Amino acid sequence: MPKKYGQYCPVALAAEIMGERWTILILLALMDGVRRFNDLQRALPRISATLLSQRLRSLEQAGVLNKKSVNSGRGYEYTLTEAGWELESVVMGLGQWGQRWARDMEPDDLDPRHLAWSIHLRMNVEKMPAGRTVLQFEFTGAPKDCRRFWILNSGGQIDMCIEHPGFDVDLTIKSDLRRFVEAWRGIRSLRTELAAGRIRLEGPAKFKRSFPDWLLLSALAHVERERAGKEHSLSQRSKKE
Amino acid sequence: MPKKYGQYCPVALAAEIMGERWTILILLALMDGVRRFNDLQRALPRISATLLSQRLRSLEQAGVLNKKSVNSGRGYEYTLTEAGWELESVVMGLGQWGQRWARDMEPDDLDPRHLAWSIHLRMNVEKMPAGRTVLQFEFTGAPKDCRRFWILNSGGQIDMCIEHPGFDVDLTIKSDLRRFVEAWRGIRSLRTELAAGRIRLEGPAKFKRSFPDWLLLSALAHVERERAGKEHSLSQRSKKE
DNA sequence: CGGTATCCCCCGCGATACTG
DNA sequence: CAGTATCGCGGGGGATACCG
Repeated sequence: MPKKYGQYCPVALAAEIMGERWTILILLALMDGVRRFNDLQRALPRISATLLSQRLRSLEQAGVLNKKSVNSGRGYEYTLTEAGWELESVVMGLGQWGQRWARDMEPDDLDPRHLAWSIHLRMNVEKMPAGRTVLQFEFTGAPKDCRRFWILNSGGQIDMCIEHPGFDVDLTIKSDLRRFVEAWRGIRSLRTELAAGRIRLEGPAKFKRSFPDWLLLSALAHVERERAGKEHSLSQRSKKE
Repeated sequence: MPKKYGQYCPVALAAEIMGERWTILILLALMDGVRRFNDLQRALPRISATLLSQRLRSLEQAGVLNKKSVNSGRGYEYTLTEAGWELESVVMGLGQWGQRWARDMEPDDLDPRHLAWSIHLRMNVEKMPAGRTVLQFEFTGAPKDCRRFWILNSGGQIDMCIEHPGFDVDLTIKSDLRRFVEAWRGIRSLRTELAAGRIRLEGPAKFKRSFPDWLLLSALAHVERERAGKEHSLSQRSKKE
């Protein structure tokens, strides 16, 4: 049972839901089309199963999502209700604000598992070669146990792996993690970083050439950042290098 | 230090701030023009001084508000920064959602102290008599220690009191608390409740007549509620009475 | 009045083990 | 695999006292 504010105010009633830890991010994932418990955990690598379960239950109670058992297969599917979808503008508004004004990223914010999930949601399949393509991402400046991940396109179906998928790699992307995330977020230009060799590609020339078209970048990449931060000083340093 | 999500995602970074208990309501109060610590406590009767202080500090750190010492007088003034004002659409969006979809109010949500604060912020001074006018609100269905409060207009300056202000009362408003709050929120019609005598006025006829114009109602009263709730069954019962 | 430091309790949450 | 119960701890936050 969520804690209450003792106010009839609609903002307070809404804040009882949205103001609970993780809830906003769960809603964002559902808005991205994620429906299964396991996928929610992959979208939010640091949430525990217990807590995710609790939050889903209270969101169901609040009338924000529906939980339906899946007839073929185990478990449930979680989908937003009409009320849930009406929170989309709020969540997106928060995202825009975050892109413009949120604090600078710290090393701990750069969990590559979440990055992998985001990327795999926003691959531009139509620009990719038919058949199977395997991308390998390799980062410096990341925790040892998740320096690499793989994105697979198998005939239009995109998957992500934390473990090596076993197939041959078609294209490898190497970068400092922070730098790549800044490009992903639109704080730096991906093409500039590629041209300068600070994000490096290894593989056939035709893949290297079209790779920038495969990656759609963060949905908020086009929103201009207002808050001047560390990334500026970094980019000035890199100019001096 | 707020808990983090381990994600670079702008929504997550923004949610670190907005997802903390009370923060949204503090921002709402600031957007209503409240600037002083004490007034914030009156707007949010159930927050403790300790916690309010903490939250104000972390909002300052986040670049959402400025804290300036007041030259004449003690204490500080808290005002939103440009970044803070850009959260207005998010907070208002939440309010709209709350008005449309939030759960029904329970008795514990009806704290009259917060109601008094809201009302005093939205009195239509220009429609009120010149000079001093004293309104007394009396509720049934409220906790003993706050069944009454007073709203004063002193030459265009509106104040609220929890204790009897000492002046003669010009108009008394009597109602069941829940019913009045539902009228305030626009879930019921104030004029209908007045006409039916379920919200009663006591005082000179000219005041009774113009009272509905003095009260601006909640800023969200015009937003139509979608979620069918207890208030409907209540209103059906009242029709049968 | 306008806040800040301290103490201490409670519950939110992670880890673990469990079930269909 | 897709979740759910149980247990134990850590810290968030309320009460209180204190300071300017």
